[in-house]
Amino acid sequence: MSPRSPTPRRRATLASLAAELKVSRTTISNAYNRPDQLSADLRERVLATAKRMGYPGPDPVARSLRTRKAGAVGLVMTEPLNYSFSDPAALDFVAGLAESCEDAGQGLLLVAVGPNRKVSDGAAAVLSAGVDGFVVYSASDDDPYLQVVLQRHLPVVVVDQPQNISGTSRVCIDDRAAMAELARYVVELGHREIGLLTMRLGRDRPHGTGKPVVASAERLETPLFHVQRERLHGVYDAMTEAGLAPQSLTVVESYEHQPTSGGLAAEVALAANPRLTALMCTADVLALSAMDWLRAHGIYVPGQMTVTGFDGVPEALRRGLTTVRQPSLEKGRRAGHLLHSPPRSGLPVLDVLPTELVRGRTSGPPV
Amino acid sequence: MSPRSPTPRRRATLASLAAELKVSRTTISNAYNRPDQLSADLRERVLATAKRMGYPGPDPVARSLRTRKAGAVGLVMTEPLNYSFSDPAALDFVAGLAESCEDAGQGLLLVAVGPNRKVSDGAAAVLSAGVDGFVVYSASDDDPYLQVVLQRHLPVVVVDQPQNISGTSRVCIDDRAAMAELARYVVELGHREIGLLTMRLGRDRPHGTGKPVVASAERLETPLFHVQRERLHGVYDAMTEAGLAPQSLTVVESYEHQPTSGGLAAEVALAANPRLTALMCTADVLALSAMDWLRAHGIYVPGQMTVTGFDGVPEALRRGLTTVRQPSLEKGRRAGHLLHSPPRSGLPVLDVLPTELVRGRTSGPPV
DNA sequence: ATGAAAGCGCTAACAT
DNA sequence: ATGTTAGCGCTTTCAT
Repeated sequence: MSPRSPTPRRRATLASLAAELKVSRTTISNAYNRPDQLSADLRERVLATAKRMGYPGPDPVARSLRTRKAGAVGLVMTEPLNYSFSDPAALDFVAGLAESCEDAGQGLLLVAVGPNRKVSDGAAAVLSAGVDGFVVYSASDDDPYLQVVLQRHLPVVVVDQPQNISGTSRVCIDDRAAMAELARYVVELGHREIGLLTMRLGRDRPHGTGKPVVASAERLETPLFHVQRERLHGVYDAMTEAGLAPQSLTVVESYEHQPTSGGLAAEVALAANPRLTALMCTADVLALSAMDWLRAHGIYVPGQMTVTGFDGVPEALRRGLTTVRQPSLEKGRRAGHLLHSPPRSGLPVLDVLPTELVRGRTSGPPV
Repeated sequence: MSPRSPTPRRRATLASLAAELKVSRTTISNAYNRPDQLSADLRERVLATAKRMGYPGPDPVARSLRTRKAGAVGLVMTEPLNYSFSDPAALDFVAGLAESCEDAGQGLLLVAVGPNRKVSDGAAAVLSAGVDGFVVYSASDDDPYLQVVLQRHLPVVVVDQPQNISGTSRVCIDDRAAMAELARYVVELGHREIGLLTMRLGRDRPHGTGKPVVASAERLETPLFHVQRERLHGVYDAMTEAGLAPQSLTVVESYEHQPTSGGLAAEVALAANPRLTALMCTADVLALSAMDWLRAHGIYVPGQMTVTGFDGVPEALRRGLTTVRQPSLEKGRRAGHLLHSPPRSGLPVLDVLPTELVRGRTSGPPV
């Protein structure tokens, strides 16, 4: 009854198909890759036999080996997943990158690198990723995976980490200038006692606590996370210009990234310096949470407290937060584009995207 | 000065390293894969030479071909990206899957399948994905990519699509029962004139419009998107039980997925039937947007209008929405787990996750 | 502990 | 239009 079992013991390959049809392997290959190289008739027969034998077409891995193309881009994000997937700005970046990959017909491989894994495991994941290039997002300056990525000698685009790395293109914004502009605005409103709520400044957690803490002087000297550092220095710039002592800035660092981090940080900041009249935050998510906390404690914004954010995520704009809007989605698109269509020159590109100060309803003169 | 150029013309391979060191390729391979198979001394020399020659270790693709393991899982999501990345429930699923992959040391490949691409391109992406298995998420019943995935003869886990597909495991919730329970609650509150706001019911857009529209009788007969269909029928179930005519349900379909879709849909529903006292939504994002629209139009919730959602996303819970909480993150984890650690039996598994009715502050008796 | 040989499944020259 | 030949870079028996 069954001249041929529907699920053959051994998986069909191009060679077995060729044998079955008594043609050469090239012909089978052509049937899939160069339809014009063989008669429509033969091609039909090939495809029909393939279907009958359950042959899904050329094996992707073998093809990749031969063509030296994997058809995918690797994304290396060192941040915890719960960060990447809970910060709309980070998410927008991934979405933009995914969109760009989709348009280019490339897959996007999320490389299994995360804070839960040993660095050696993460490194192994980078070394065994079948991709044509990498995007490295928001790494700290001493990111161990960046080095591993570089070893692969594949095209690399680094995002949000302005350090000049030989031969890699970069996409970023001018965090320092953008933050300075925002801080200048706050200072010009008359604020003198300012708090800055930041994400984590270094790989190692500050004390041992999971709660936000006031950043020590030493910690402020060498923030390893570029983005946080630049934004911090942006505030310093504006303060210095206005004759304020940068040391007077109360900096509170949230190591963990929780929905309530901003509120907890606000509490810590106000406890450290009750005279604060403005809370600047290095991310909208921090600012929104801080606003919730302030409201719950009867502190009116902007009447009694000015609050600012950074990123320009939808919820922040909806709630009228004074912030800096950055094109996160576009960042992702550009990074992908740089990988898929590298500049003719072959030279690395530095792509600094514009930002925009958004004067919202959460800032005003101090009381 | 330079006995050996730092960046050799041709990329180093395992073979070139072997030649350089005058040992066999096996030895090099062992240095990376079976450190105990050679003297620590020789291994050191191999690694040192590798570093000198810029050899990043065994080529992942070649290794994959040989070992028949890609070290990655493919995720096929037919929905538009702006959907997947804007609905927290979908996102949680991806996060859960990513987490599971990370724990297993596997990459997660987002396959370039999307509504912007021709189906043939998407199919090609599926056929050329270098993965060890697939997760197919929330496909419509006639999803063309599902067939292509099946062709690959790789392990497959289908999520949110209960149709029995030969040999594939499934992770889902009982959408129909959960929605019926919620609808029963609404009906018991006394509501008789109910509106249901749904996501798209079919692949093809209803009319030609981008706006939400009242779903025609024909359209309601064969909703292709399983999840929407099940939730719709859940409402029918509760209505029938209470002696209400299912046809009296005003169903409004949002084909596009925008942040304001829920509000637009609410407007359409109320225009179609001004006597509605309850708006049930098949997703929290729809319900939240509807609530915003109602508030903007002076319609008090729950005093003048009961609103319910589905999913239990954080914002919904925060805002006290009456909804069904489903474990989206866990869905992702389970799907990953099923792929990484398939049941010993080799038999397909059906994993129905529990849901929970959340009686919030947005539901009450009709006026 | 190290090496030789045999492929994994495919594509790209180069014939014919 | 179809076939022949030669690898892509690696792992894995099986010898030594």
